[in-house]
Amino acid sequence: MAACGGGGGFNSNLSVLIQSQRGPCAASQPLEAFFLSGTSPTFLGSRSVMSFADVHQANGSTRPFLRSYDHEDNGDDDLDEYFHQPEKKRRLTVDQVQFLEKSFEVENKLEPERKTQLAKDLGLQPRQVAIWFQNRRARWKTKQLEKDYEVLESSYNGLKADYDNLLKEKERLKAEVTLLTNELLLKEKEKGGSELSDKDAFFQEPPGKAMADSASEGEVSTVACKQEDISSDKSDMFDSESPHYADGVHSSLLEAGDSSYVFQPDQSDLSQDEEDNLSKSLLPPLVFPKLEDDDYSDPPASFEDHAIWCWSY
DNA sequence: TTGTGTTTTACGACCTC
DNA sequence: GAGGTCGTAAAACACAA
Repeated sequence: MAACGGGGGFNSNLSVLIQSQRGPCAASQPLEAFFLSGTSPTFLGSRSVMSFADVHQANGSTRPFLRSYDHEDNGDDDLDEYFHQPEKKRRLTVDQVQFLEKSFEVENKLEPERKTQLAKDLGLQPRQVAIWFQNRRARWKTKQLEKDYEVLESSYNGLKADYDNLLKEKERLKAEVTLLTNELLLKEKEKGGSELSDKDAFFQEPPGKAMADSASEGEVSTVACKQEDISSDKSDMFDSESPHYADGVHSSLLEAGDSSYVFQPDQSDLSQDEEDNLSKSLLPPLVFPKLEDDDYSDPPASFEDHAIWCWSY
């Protein structure tokens, strides 16, 4: 084995590179062994390191270069057979690979001059160097994709947790709205329940439920909405002291992110004049975007499913 | 030893500059 | 046309049974 610190005939710039990263002795020793003729029993490199003719010219000491053809030295017959069989793939040596790795770390693309120099330094064909870099880039890309995947996955999990929390909050608010509207209805009933006309009977049902029901059927609810100045004589429900029922529902539903409603007058029991007067004083129809339950549909259960789901679009 | 899964080397097809 | 990626074949290798 060559002594530490020897030049050994491989590129001095590359020696410096290796030495700077691996330490002075460990760095140069194995690599220089490549290039010290007759002193590299561990060199098992590619077919391109030395031509078959070169090997043929050399004595038996060159045979360990060819790891994949290791066999007993049984004489000339075996030797002939050995040199006539088709070339097989041979792995690069550990040291060659390390050398290429260091070079790859510096720059993962390969300019022609660098390729030639590397091939010369390692005793490989330039094409082998090029192929090694191609494969190395492919491996690097795969690793990078795995890292990106992990980052996306953790990000997804965080968002999913936020989403679940928001969903719970939404349900809690919905329940609160229902509770409050029921209480409100009860109060209204106690106040003047007996005077409720048939057309107001609609409101006897908890509005949250009624609206949710109609919304769930994908319909647009139409609810009489009267301004307080005229509603007071039409219905006891909308006196100036009591909270605006429709607005109360409206705002609560909005806060709860519930379905949309179009507020239009229910004019079935009114005369034409009354209808005209009423229509002039009515609030314009309030149209809210309708949000189906599907709008809050659960995302795919897992990050993998989500990724596949996104991919499908 | 053998079967099997993984890694590495090498190549062809196709694309880009 | 050179050099890139992508997909793949096949050799080399690791390892459990």
